[in-house]
Parts: sequence; structure tokens; C-alpha cells
Amino acid sequence: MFRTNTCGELRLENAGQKVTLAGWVQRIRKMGGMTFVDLRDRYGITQVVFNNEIDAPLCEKANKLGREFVIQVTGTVSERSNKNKNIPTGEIEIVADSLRILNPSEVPPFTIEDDTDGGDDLRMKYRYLDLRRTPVRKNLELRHRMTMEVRRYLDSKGFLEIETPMLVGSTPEGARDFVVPSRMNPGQFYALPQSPQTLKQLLMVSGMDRYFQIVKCFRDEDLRADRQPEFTQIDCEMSYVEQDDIINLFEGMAKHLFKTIRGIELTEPFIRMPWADAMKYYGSDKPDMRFDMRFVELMDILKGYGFSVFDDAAYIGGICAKGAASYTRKQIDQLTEFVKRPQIGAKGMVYARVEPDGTVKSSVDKFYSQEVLQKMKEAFNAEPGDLILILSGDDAMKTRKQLCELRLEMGSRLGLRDKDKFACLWVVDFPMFEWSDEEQRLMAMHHPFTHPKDEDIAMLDTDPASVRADAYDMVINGVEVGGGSIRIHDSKLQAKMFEILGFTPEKAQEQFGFLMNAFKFGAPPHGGLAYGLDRWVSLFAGLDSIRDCIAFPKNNSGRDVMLDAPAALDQKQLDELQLALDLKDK
RNA sequence: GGUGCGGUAGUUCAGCUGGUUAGAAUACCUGCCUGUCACGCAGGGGGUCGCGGGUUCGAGUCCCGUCCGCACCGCCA
Repeated sequence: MFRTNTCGELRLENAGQKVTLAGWVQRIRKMGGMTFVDLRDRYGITQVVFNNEIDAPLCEKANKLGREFVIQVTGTVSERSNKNKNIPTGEIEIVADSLRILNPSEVPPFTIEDDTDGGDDLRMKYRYLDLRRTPVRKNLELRHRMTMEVRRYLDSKGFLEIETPMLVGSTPEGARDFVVPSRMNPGQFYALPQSPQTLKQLLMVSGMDRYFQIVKCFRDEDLRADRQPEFTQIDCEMSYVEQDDIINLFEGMAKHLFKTIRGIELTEPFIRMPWADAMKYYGSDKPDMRFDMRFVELMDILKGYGFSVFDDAAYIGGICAKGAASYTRKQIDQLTEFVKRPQIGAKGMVYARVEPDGTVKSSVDKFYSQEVLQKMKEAFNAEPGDLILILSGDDAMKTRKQLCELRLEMGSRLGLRDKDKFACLWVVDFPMFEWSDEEQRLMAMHHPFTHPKDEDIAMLDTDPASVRADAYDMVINGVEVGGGSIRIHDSKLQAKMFEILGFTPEKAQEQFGFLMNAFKFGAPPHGGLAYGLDRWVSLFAGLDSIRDCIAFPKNNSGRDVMLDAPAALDQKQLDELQLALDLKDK
């Protein structure tokens, strides 16, 4: 037997047992006549002791070990004279009587410890070593537990896990596709799925009723801390459901995950906020609701007093930071600099403090009487000690987004964004379309298969930009963790959607004919949702980047620095594919 | 495509307005040490300052370009 126990399980009650352990050398402490080795595996660390007086050659052998050597040790579990309270195995040690070096190791490029000295780049290059570190391993263990609970929950609700192909056809709408050349069909390409969207809808036509899949999706777009070119979705679809059915079932799944993974019992229903309200009050379709600090619009109150910045603005709005009136001039200047940064783009910021006596002291006192300022104070329900921050601009949506950034910044500064607090909500009633300046046409905000709200269908012809969709996102702490919609199941309505999106009937037939044809053969009403697994895990693990919960992630440029991929193809491979490269010089 | 920050020992970083032989911590190597657990003590080795060009008597430091990394904007139905 290679090992009788793991390095994490032996306790005082095992004292006297003869055991064999195998693992990596975490650290060696040579004391002269005796040597301690911390032996590590996935399960923990166990101290092994070699004593010169008992077996000098063995102790000599142990002294030659280095970090990350893989060894096998046989010995006796013994109570320690000096116990280590920091580790679960700290009451015992293994008094070794044999040592086998299974594989030596070079000195690792960074230390394999919880607080490593390695930078991100280096850790990614040697990711297999990084994964030996407990914090990274724990993230993968958490991910495993979450997928297990997802399967348990969905199975209990009668869902079938069905795989859909990874080699599919390219679709023009949405993100760029990763493409795969076909050797047997020269000059033709598969695409990797951006999501199994149309395939799961076809499964509904097939009568699969309740489908799910924990599935890789691929998008060839620029990356972020929360975006990888391949990522994992918990992809679900149901037949014979309305929006409430889906929201309730997947709110149930969210609560199940909170309970089983984080031990948090969420009893209240999640808030459901119309998209229009989210934008109006928080300037975002994914507001962080761990704190309120909602926007108050001030056009009616502050316009017309000769302050030209406000008088000329299309939008004036502010937030009230509770208890922040003590902010110094310097802190307020920092906030002004913050909103003026190019990424945010505000021109300036007006502030007003509510003094202990209730009067309002603002940076624009010379334009506004105390009476007007008091009216403003009331609009915020502001109290003595509060700080009001105001932005304005000639584009309401842009200004709201700037104010959103300011709100989040204030939330962070005031410590209102605790990683161990969770605020969940549904954002509902998304617009069906949004205008694309680049393409000079309406684009589907969710995707082209989304069902318009019944009461808005009449507007498809007259005012499509105002049509709302049966689409919903789940947002936790400002992170979009998933979204879905009721789908179109009527081929005529689907054809109309493509028409509004600027497809000719021929083009729609060519790209999505398979779906519209399927709808002619008795497609049930259906809808679904996809949760982003990487984001859920990151949220539960308190990670800043989804990379940390992915075993082998890509870097910012979409490269796998460990595999050194992507890379050029051999000429032989290109020849087989009948491809010739014509790379444009910059 | 764009903006910002960064690249100096194996690693993480410091290095001021340009100025003699580029430092610290840690890791590594050697020696000493019988109860350590971030062991301790003594000693040692280790650098194309990302790369290319420029300014200068002199560049890790200033300028231009470029590559790489990270964050963000655009983009991500």
C-alpha cells in the first residue's frame, strides 16, 4: 500500500499506530541532531521527525531533502511533547523509521505557501504548482461543492442534464465566435458555442421539458477580471412556464446554494426591480444593493437660479452619503478627481454638507438661498452630518453612469460593501432592443430569441425602442450572476424579430432557419436562465477575479502562459486544412 | 482600438532633483545547533535594471519607440 493515511487525518487517538504517508516536503527544520519535515498533501500537513540518535543514516537522508520533494514515510504516530495548535494534526507527529524519495524537485520558482511570494504572472506560468497552495485548492473545492449542489437541486426538480455539441455553426449576432476549421470540409468552419441557447430551445421542442447543463461557453472578446474567453454556465431551460415560474425556481436554487455553501438562510423573496428603476435610482442595470444611497433627481429644485452648469444641464442628480459631512476638503477634492477621471468623465462635482444645526453648507452657496438648499435637503431626507454629492450633465444616461461610479466609490469608502454580506435582486423588464451607433440599427439587448412583454407587442411596429422584454437578470452585490428570458416559440414572431433587427428574410432563414422551422412543429412555450458559475464561485469565495476559481485560466490577452497557447500552426497542419495565412502587418 | 499603472537578484520590492562598486527582505548554498513548527546563529553565491534607440561628460533614473503584465473604457446578443 502506497499510503495508509493522508496528511490531514491523524490525531492523538491514532498514537502508537504504524502508518505510511506520502506527500510533498513543505519545509524542513534541521536542529542538528534531529530533523523535522512538514509533509503536505491535499488534506493537510503532518510533521515527521527524524532522530540522529535513533537512526543516523535515515536522519542524514532526511537532511538532503528539499522543498517539494515527493516522499513516502513510514513511522509511528506519536504524541508531541510540544504541540502545535495551529494545525489539526498538531498534537501528533510521525517518528520515521523509513524514508523513500519518490521524486526529487527543483527549487520551485515561488514558495508553495498560503501567502506566496509569487506574482500572478509567474503563478499562471506554473499553475500546477500554484494549485498546490491551499487558498487556490480551496477555491476549486468550493467550485466542486457548488456544482454538486446545483446538480442535486436541479435533479430534485426533475431536470435532465443533457450535453450539447461544442462544434456548432457561427452566428452573426452577439459576441465574436471562436472558429474551428474543418479538415473534411475545406474552407468551412465550425464555431464554438457562445451559449447553447438555440440548442436548448430545440430540446424544448423535443419535449425535454426541464433541461440543464453545466457547460463551457466561448466568446472571443476582450477580457476583464470577471471575463474569460471560455467560462462555465449553469444553463437551464423549461417548458410550459411563465416568468414567475422561472424566477421562483432559480431563486430557490440561489437560496439553496447560499444555505448549503455559505450557511446563510435567505427567507425573504428577492427584490424585483424594473430595469427602468435600476437605471433611474442607481444608474446601472446591476446595482449593488448592499447599501441604498439611491439617486435623487434635482432638476426641479436647482434649475433657474443662475448657476449655468445646472441651468444648462439635462440631468442633475445626487446621492446622500450618511455621516460623511465630516469629510475634509482634501477628501472631497479626491472624490472630485475621481469623477473627473477619463474613464468616468464627469466635468465636476458639487457638494453640500448638512451642518449640526440643520443648515446646508454647499460649494454653490452663492447661487442658492438656504431655502432652496433646505428643499434639496428634504428631497434626500438628509440629516445633520450627511454629505450630499451632486453631478450634472447634458446626457441623462451618461450622468447617471457617472453618479453610479461615485455611489459605488462612496459605498466602498464608507465600508458598506462587505464581502460577507449579500444583497440579491432580480432586475426585470429589460428593454427589448438597444440602438447601436456602430451598426446603425437596433440590436437585441438580451438576444434575438427573447419574448417581448405581451402588453408591449403592439409597439413592435410603432415604437420598437420602447418595447420591454420578458427578460431578467439576477444581481448579487453589483455582480450579474445570471440572466434569462421567456423565449419566442412562434415562428412568425421570431421572423418579425429578425426583421426589426435588420435581417432580410433570406438571411434569417439562412442563419436561424433550423430554429424557425422547428417552431412550426409544435414548439411549447418555454423560457430559461443561465447562471455564471465562475462568478458565483468568486462571489462566495470573496475573490476579485474569476481566474482564481478556474484551474487553468487565460491571462488578460487571452493567452494560456503555461501552455503558451495560442500558437502558430505547422505548415503541415495548414496544408491539411487547406488554409493559407495572410497576416496583415500593422 | 483607447486610457492608466507596472517591468530592478530565483521571488517580492526599495532605489530622491541623473553622479563612485545597484540595495533590503525572502528563497538558495555551506557550516553550527536534539523539540522545531515563519526555528535560530555564522558565512556565501546570485543582476543584460524587459528590449531598442535618443539626450548627456555620465542613464535603473529623463525622452521616444516597442514588447510583456495588471486594472479599466470601448466591446462582451
